[in-house]
Amino acid sequence: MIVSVKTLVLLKRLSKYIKNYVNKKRTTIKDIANSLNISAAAVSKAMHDDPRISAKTKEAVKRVAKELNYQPNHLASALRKGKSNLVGVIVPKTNSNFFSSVVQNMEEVLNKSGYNIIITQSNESFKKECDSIDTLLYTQVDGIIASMANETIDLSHYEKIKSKGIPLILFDRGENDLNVDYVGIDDYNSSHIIINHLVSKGCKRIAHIGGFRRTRIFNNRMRGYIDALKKHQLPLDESLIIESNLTIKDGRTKTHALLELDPIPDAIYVAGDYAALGALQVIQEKGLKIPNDIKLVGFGNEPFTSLVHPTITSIDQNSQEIGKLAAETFLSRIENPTVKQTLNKIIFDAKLIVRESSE
Amino acid sequence: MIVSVKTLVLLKRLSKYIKNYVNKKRTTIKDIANSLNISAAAVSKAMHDDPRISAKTKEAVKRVAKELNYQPNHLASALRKGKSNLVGVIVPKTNSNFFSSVVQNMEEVLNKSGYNIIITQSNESFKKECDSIDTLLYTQVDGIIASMANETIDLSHYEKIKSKGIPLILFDRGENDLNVDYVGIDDYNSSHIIINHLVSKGCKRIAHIGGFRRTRIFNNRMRGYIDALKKHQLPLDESLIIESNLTIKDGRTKTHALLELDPIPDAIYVAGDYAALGALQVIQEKGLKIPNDIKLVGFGNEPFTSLVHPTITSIDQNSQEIGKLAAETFLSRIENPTVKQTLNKIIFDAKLIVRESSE
DNA sequence: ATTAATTGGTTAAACGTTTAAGCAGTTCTT
DNA sequence: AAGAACTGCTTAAACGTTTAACCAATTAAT
Repeated sequence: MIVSVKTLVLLKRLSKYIKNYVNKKRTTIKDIANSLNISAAAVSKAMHDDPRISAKTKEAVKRVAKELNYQPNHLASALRKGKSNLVGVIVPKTNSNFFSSVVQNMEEVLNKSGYNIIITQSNESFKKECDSIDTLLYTQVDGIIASMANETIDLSHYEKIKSKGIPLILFDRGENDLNVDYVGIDDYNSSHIIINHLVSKGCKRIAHIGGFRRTRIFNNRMRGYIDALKKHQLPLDESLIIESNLTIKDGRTKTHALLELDPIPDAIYVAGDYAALGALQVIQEKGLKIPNDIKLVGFGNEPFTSLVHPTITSIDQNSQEIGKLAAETFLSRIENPTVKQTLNKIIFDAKLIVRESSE
Repeated sequence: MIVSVKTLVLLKRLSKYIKNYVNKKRTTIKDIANSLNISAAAVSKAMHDDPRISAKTKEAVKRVAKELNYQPNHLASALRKGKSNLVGVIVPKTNSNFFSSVVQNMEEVLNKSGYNIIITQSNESFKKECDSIDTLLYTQVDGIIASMANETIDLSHYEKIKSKGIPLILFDRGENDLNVDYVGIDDYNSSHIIINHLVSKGCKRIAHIGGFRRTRIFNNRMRGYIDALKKHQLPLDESLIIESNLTIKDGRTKTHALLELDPIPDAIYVAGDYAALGALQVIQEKGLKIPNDIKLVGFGNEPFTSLVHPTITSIDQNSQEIGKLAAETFLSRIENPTVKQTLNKIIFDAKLIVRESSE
C-alpha cells in the first residue's frame, strides 16, 4: 500500500485528536478561563484568593471549577514555583509501632502547613535506602526526614541530599558526621535508667544484648550500660555483653548462650523488644521463672510487650514527640533557608515502663 | 526615604540574581547542552539513548551529566509526558504485618517496571482516606492501589478516581459496587476451612466474633461461618455471633460476654488476630485452659500469633501474592488503557496455620 | 482640574523536559 | 547522476501553572 506523506501527517493529527477525545483530557485552568471569558492568569489568581481579583470573579471561578470537576496539576505548579510541598520520609520498616507512630505524627504537623509526605521503606537495606533517596530527590521533594538502615555505614548518598540544598532531618537512627538536625531520645541515659531500676530490684549480674555498636544509638546504649554498672560498682563481665541484630530469632540464640554461663545472669537488658521477646521464650522454655529467677527489660515499648506473659518492662521512646519535633524542625529549616545546616540535636528523655518481667 | 520606581525594579532584579546565585540553581539539561555546544533536545535524546544520536555524543553527554551532578527533574518530564510513573497506595494502617508485607511486594514488582510508590495511611478514618485520595490525584499518580478504611461507606471519592480515567485496584478491603479490579482471599471459604478444622477437633458450639457486616470481607466470613455450621448440621445460635471492631480491647469485651453464656462455647473463631489475642487473655484470666476447655482461632496470621502462649491458630492471607498480583493488575491496566474497568476479582485460597490454641 | 492611587484585570515569559517536524550533509540505489 | 534513504543533529512548541510587568478604567487626593 502506498500512502502519501500528507496523508500520513493527517492521520497522525487525527489520531492525536481521537486520543485527546477518548482520554477526555483533564480540565485545566484554561478551560475555566475560556468558559468565563477571562484570562488563565485571572483564574489562577482567583483560586489563590489574590486581592487583585474581584469577589464576583472569584466566586464565578470557583463555581465553574467545581462544575468542571477541576483538579489543579501539581506537576505544573510545583515546576513553576520550584517547590513541591512534598516531604520524603525514609524509615527502615513500616511494620513497627514506633516508626508507624512517628510517621503519623509527622504527617499531622506537616499537613497543617500544607505539606504532604511520601513514605518509603529501606527494609534495613543500604541499597534500598540509596534507591529511596534517588526516588525522592527525583520527585523533587522539599526535604527529607529519615531514620537510617542498620546496614548503612557509607554516608555519601546522604551527602547528596545536603548538596541539593534541601533540609535533611534524621531521627532515631542518626549519625553525627552528617552535621544535620537530629531528633531522638537519650540512649545513654536510658541505659542508666534501666540499670538503676534493675539494681534497685537487687540485680547484681546484669547481661546486655545490644545492637551493633557501629550504629550510634546502640553504641550509646552500650556505653550507658557500662558506665551505669561502674556507677553502681558492679563488676564488668565481658561475657555478659553481646551484640545482636535484635530480631526475635537472634534474641533466642543469644539468650541461649547467656543461659549456658555459670552462674547465669540475674537480669538481661535487651536493646530491642523483639529480641527481648525471643529471650522471654527461651528463658521460659528452660523452665526458669521471670522475674523470680531472672529479670528482663526490653527497649521500644512495642505493643506486644504488654500482651505477652509475663508482660515485659520496656523503654518508651516517645514516638509522638519525635514525629512532631522532626516535622517542626523541617518546617523551621524551610522558613530559614539561609541558616546553614549544623549538627543540631534534639534529645528527649525516655520513659521506663515497668511491667511484670522486672517486678 | 524616597526611591524611584526604576531603582526598585533594579533592586528586584538584583535580588533575584542573588537568590539564584545563593541557591546555586540545580543543573539542568540546558547547562549540559551549553557546555557541549549542542541543543537541549540532543541532550534529552542522548539521555534516553535515542538511536538518532551518535555514540560519541551520548558518551559526552553522560560524562558531563555526571560531572555537573545532574539530576533530571521529574516534575518537568512528568508534566510534559503526561505520566508521572508514580503509583499511590492507600492502606488503613502501616503497622500491621499484613499491609506492610503487601506493600513491600507491590513495590518490588512496580519498581521493576519503572514505577515508584507513594504510601499513605488512612488510619481507618474516612476523612483521612478522602484527603489521601485528593493528595494522590493532585500529585498526578498514574494509578491508585487501595484497601478501604473500616469507616468507609460512601464511595464517591473512589468514583472520583475512576472518573479521572486512571486505574484503581482494590485489595483485601474491597467493594463490589465500584466495579474495579479486586485482589484478595476467599473469605467465605476461609470460614469453611476454619469450621471444618474445629468440627474435626470435636467442637459443637462454635462462637464467632466477626467484624462489622457492612464491610464486605467480614460479611463474607460471617456468611461462611453460618453456611459451614449448616453444612455440619450444627444448630445456629444467634447469641454466639457477635460483631466487633476487632481491636484487642473489644476482643476482650466480647469474649467476656461469650463466657457469661451457659453453657459457654467450646470454640471461638475471631475474624482478626488482635481481637483473638484479647480473647486469649480473657479466657486465661477466667482460669480456663486453651485448647482443652475452649479452642481459639484467629485471622490474619500476625507474627505475634506464634509468639504468645499458647500459640494461636490463624489464617494466612498470602500477603506476598496479594501485593504482587495487585501490582501486576495495575501494570496490565496501564498497558491496556482502552479496556474498560470492570469488576475483575482475583481470589486466593487462604491457608489455615494450625497452632496450639486449637490442637 | 490635575495628578496619584486603586481596582481588576491582561500579556507574556518562565519552570525543565520531551517530541514532532525539519534540515543539512552523507551514503546508498539503480 | 539523480533520487532515496539514512545520520545526526536543531528548532520550536507543548505540558499546566505562576508571576512579574503592564494597562485601562475608576476613584481619591490635593
